[in-house]
Amino acid sequence: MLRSNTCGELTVSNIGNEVILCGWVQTSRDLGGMTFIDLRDRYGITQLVFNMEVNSVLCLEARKLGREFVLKVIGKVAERSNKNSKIPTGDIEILVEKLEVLNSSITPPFTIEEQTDGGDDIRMKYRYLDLRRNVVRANLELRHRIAIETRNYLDRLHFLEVETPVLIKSTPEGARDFVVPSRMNQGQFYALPQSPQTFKQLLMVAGFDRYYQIVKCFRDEDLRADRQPEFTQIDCEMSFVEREDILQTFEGMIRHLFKTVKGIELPELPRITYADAMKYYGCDKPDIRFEMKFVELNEIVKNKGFKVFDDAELVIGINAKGCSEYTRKQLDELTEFVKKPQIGANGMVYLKYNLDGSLKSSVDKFYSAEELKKWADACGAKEGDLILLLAGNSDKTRKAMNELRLEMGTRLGLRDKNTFKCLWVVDFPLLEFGEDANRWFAMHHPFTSPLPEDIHLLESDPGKIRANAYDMVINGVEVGGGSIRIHNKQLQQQMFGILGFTPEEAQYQFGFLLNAFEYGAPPHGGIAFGFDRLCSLFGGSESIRDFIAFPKNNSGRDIMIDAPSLIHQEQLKELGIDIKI
RNA sequence: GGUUCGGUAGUUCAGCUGGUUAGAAUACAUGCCUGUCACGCAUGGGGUCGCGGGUUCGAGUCCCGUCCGGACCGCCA
Repeated sequence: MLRSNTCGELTVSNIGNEVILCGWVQTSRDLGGMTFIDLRDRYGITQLVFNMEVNSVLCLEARKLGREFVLKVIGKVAERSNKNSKIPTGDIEILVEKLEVLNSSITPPFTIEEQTDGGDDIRMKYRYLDLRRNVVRANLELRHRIAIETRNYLDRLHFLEVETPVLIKSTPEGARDFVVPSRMNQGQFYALPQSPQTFKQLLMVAGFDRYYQIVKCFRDEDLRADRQPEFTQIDCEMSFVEREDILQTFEGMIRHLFKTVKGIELPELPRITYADAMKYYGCDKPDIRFEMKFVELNEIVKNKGFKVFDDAELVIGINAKGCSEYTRKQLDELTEFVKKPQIGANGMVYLKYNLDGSLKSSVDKFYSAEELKKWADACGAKEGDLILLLAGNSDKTRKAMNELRLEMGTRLGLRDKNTFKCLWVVDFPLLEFGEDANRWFAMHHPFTSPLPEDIHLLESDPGKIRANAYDMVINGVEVGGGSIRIHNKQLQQQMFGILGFTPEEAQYQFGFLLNAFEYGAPPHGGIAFGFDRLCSLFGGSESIRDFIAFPKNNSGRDIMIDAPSLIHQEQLKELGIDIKI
C-alpha cells in the first residue's frame, strides 16, 4: 500500500499521527509564506500545509503543483488553527514532510467540482474526469447500494442469479435488435437480447423456480433522457405462482430498497386498473404525487351551442386548486403549451371560480352562470380554483390532458423529487391493433398470459382481452413491468397465430420455447425492473445518464471512445459483409 | 422520419433593430502576499464567432444548406 489513510477519514483523534496520503490536487492556495493544498480522493478532501519557514524547498515545490496532479505525501496530522466546519476533515491538516509527485496532469478542460463549469458534451468526452466529481461518484455509489440491497433481498428469498447469453437470436416482435455478424456462420447474425425473456422462462422449465439477474439489455431504438441503447434490468421470474404472489414479492423488494437505501417506509402500494388509469390520468403510468384527476363533462357541457364541445367525442376537465388568480398571460401560456405539436390540442377552455364566488370562463357567451356552476361542482372546485378543459377525440384529448396535468403539477410544485408515490397498474389490454400492419400486436410481449376469465375472447374479440400483466409505477415513471406467462404450448401457438405468425414461422422463431413447453413447463411469471431508472429516481434525477458510468449520447454515440466506428475492410471481408453507403 | 432550442476565449455565457479593435466570469501564466479553504491583489496571453454558400458598402448578428449537441413527438413487444 502506498498510503496509510484515505483523504476522508482523519480527525482530531489522529492528531500527532504520522500518515501517508495519496490523492489528486483539488486546489492550491499559495499565500506566499505558506501554501495550502486540498488533496482529494474518493473518500474526501484533506488539507496539506507547506510552510516556508519550516521547509522552504518543499514549500517552493508545492507551489508548482497544478490541479489534478497525483501526489503521495508523508506528514503529521495537526490540529488547524482555523477550522473549516464545511468538511469532515476540517479540524485537521497535514504538516507535509515529504512530497512525491506520482503523476502530473495537464489542465483539465472543466473544473472538477460539485458545480462544474462543464457542459454535458465536454463532460461526456472526458467522462473519466467527470467521474472524479463528488456528485457523479455519489450517483454510482447509490447504484451500487441499490444493487447490493436487491441481491440481499432476493437472495434471502432463495432467488438464484443465473447468467444468460448475450449473443442470441433476432426476433421480429418488439424493439429493433442490435445484431452481430457471425464470422463462422457467414451471412448469419446474432442479436443482442432486448431482455432475457425466453431464457428465464426456460430456466423455469428447468426447475430453477426462482431466478433473477441484474443484466444488460439492448434495444436499437431512438434515445431519450431516460432511454439508453444498452441498459440494465433487474430481471426476475418465479414458478408456481399467481399474479398476487409476484405483486407481493416485488412490492416487498421495492419497500426493502426504499427502507435500506433511502430510509423511507413505504405504505402498501395502491393498485389501479389500466382502464381507470387512462380514465382518470390519461396515461398508463400516472404520477399520483398529486390528485387533479380527470372529470368527464360530456353530459354537462354539450348541446348549449358551443360547437367545439358539441362536436367533441370527449370533454374533460381538471381542477387546478388555488389558481383562479391566474393572469391572462399565464392562461395563454397554458394554451400555447397544449397547442404545441407534440401535445396536439386545438385549444383550451378555462373556468375561474373566483374568490368572491363569481364564475368567469373563456366561453361565457355560450354558458350561463348556473351552467358553469355545474362544471365547477362536477370538478369539485371551490372558490379560488381554476378548471381547465380540453375537448376532442378521446385518445388525443386524454393524452393532451395528461401533459397538461403534469405541467400544472410541476407549476404548482406538486412533484417533489423527494416524495415517492408507488403504485401497481394492472389488467393491461393483452393486444393492441396496429393500423399500419393491419394486425394485432402484443402490448407487453407474446408470452403474456391473458386473464383466465378473458381467455374465451381469444377468437371472438381479441381487443377486449385483458392481460395478466402489471407495471410498477413510481412518480410517473414506469420502473418495472411483468406478467404471468403462458406455459401451455397450445395457448402459446394460438397467441402466435393471433399475432400473425404462421405455424411454420412460430416454430422457426420460437420452436425452442414451444418444444420446451411440451416437457412439463410449470406455471410461472415474472417481472423486470429498469435498474437505471430506479437509480435515477432514488437519486432525484430525470436523466439516467447521471447514473451510468459511461453512457451514450442522444445519437447512441459514446463520444469518449468515439463509437460506433468504421471497421477495416479486412474485418468486413472475414465476416462476408459488403457495405454500400 | 419529424418538432424545437442551442453552437462565440480552455470552460460557462453576454453580444439589441447588421456598423470602429468581439466582451464578462472562470480557468491558465507571471509577480506580490504566513492561516487560506470560492483566498486576496496586480499584470498578461488566449477567438477560423461550428462549417459552406448567399444578401449587403459592411454579417457573430439576416437568409439557405450542412454538421454537431440538448429536449421532445414518432419509435421503445
